[in-house]
Amino acid sequence: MDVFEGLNKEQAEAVRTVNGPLLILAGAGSGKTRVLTCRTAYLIKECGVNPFNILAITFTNKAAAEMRSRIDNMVGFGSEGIWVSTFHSMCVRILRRYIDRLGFDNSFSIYDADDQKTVMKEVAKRLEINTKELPERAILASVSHYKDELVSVEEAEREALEDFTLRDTVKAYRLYQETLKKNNALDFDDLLVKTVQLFRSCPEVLDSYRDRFRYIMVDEYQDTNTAQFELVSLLAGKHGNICVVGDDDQSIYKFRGANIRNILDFERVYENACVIRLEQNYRSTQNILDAANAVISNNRGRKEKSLWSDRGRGSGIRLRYCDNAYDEADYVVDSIKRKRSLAGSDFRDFAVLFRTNAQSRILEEKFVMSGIPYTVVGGVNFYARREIKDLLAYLKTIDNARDDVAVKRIINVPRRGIGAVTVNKLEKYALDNSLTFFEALKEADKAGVGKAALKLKAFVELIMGLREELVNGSVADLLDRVLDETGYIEGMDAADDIDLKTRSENIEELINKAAAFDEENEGADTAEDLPGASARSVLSRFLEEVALVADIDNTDDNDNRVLLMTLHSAKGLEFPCVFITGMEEGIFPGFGALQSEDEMELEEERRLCYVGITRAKDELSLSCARARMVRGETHYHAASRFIAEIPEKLFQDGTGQASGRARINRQAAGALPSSGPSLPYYNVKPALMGKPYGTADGQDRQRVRSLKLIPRGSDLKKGPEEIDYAEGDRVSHIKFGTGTVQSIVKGVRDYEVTVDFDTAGVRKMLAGFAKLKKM
DNA sequence: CTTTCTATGCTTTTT
DNA sequence: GCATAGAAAG
Repeated sequence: MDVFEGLNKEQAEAVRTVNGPLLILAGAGSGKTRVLTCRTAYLIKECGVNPFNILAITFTNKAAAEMRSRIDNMVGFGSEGIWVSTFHSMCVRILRRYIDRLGFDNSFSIYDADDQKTVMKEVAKRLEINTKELPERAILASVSHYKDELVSVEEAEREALEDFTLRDTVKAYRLYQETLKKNNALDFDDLLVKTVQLFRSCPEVLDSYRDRFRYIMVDEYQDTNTAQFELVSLLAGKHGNICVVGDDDQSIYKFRGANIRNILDFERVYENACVIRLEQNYRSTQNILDAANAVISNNRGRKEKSLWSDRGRGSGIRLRYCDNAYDEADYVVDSIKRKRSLAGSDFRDFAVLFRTNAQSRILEEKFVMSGIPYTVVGGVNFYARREIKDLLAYLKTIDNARDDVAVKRIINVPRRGIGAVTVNKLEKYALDNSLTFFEALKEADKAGVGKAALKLKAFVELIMGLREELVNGSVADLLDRVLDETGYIEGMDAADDIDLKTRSENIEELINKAAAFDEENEGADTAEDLPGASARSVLSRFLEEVALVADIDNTDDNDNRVLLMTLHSAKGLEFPCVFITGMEEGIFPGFGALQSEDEMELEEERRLCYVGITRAKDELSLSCARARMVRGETHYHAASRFIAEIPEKLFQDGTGQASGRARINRQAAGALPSSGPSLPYYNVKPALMGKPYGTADGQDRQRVRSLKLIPRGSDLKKGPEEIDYAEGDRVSHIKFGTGTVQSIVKGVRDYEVTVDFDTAGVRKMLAGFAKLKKM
């Protein structure tokens, strides 16, 4: 197969340019993944490069998986030698092998935002920092920025000599790092920092990776931070074959430390760099592209480019002005319904985008009412849910009891009568004797905790007993044992039945994921590609995999559902029909960006808008609401300036109505008779609109409040679980297979069912949780 | 030690 | 408006 087949001139050139630094400025939808895939194939097939020598770095696991499968299809045999991974998982892989050289144990655990906060809280307490003046999250933000910029504790301390206000922050930075080290843990930022540190301090390690990764490709380069830039530079430092792909107009992660200069200055840093622009868009209609171009052209300091398409004009952009967020949600739901019945679209053809996660709730409620299947991407990551984190903390403790955060999390979950007083005593004992928290537990009788010693002993024995279970090697089995022996399900203090059910479903989902992992890893060799690697337990690898998944990674393209997500999450995706909601000053662009002195913030919002618009293939719909609840208060916003930046002629006016912009004004004035002078809705400063006129639809709010928690991503089954089997019936279980029901006992919250499985033996489980099927 | 009540603050955006 | 954290009561 010809690797150049179907490529345009610029794409082909990008594929052919394999030596030296290359910057591909790839506009949205310009086929960059295709170029990267073909380029990889070209390297292997035409240039005789060993797949082993190629590294491709992407932003999300989902993007990595997609690139992997496309490369596999194109290259076939041998493609598995290519490293395709995210920055973070690449770093983990390297650190698992070599981090002992920095004084960490290779079995380090990875802390998420939640764990970070726990640690920082402790740090603040020990340093007696007033968290009213300096909240933990502010310290954590500073720490994260230091790390993004590769500023070490020592350097930060030097800086703090000049700036008195930084003193507490820097003191906390130091103690935070020391605590992490003691816990043998790294946070997300550390993964990058420590890898850079490793490369800088161990030239022979760096050298081995330089020789391995002779050809490097980095996707979404505009979103790299300084640490990532340094990492890539180090790796490419010898062979210099570095190809970066990105679009400065799609740089939307500045808040997270992304340094747009990395892409803007690429040509200056790599003097002999070749630059190729991909401007032909294969995704959207010209109308959509014109809108995107018009909006983004208001930004300064960008690399000039202009997308074009040969797909034709397409239909006009739709614009809807709504009274409030409920009307807006109705509009979205109705549009989807109508479009589906008229054009026979699938649910998966639609995406609804918004600026902040908080906006998803109302949309979700309307989707539930209408029965349209949907998935909310983002929000609370699956692995960040309380019950999941609890169980993972058990697994971590079983795997590596050095992680104090995990141990403390579960020591009294479910309730064992071990309270704060006891924990404090143990903490002090551990600190005084330089022990880990778990080691202190083992010596509880010496720590002067009185009667609690017995309970602690039982807890230690529980963990030790579960650790025995490890040898059997199945994570799913281990999880079952944990649930069984701790009585976790019975001990859950859920607010209500729906909550309980949601959590049970999440737990089941975790077991399913574990079972899938077990299956994939059956008999897998733990030794990796270099000799001398210590074999790591299945459990460790499971925990590692789970630590680095984003919510977007879990979305299944085969599901026929409408996707609801933030504009950020939508990056890299495309849909035939896209709704961008909440197009209001103060929402999008957000309040912070409007207030900020820094004009760059508004430009970032604009780029975000550009990203949103360019997700649409055929149809784009923008909507805004006159009144919206923000944090329990009704706010009145003007329509977003981004709407005004789109030329009127691109809006739909097929029905003989006034064109888009005029329509806004008309509706704004007409919607509320009492609204006084019919101000044009643009350029109305929020301050002028502070006084509410008319109530913002109290009825609607009441109606939805009763709906409450909706299990995300789960089918919209309703009603309580009913048991359709009786004692003596044959049933099947998703994991244990078939068996015979021995007894059914009504428990506190649910039926407790005992089943004698044909292969898995006798098991006791809760009916609502086990989901047994009658045969 | 646990439960219940009250106050606070949160909203950008995520690997 | 909601979730969380901390205080107070049991």
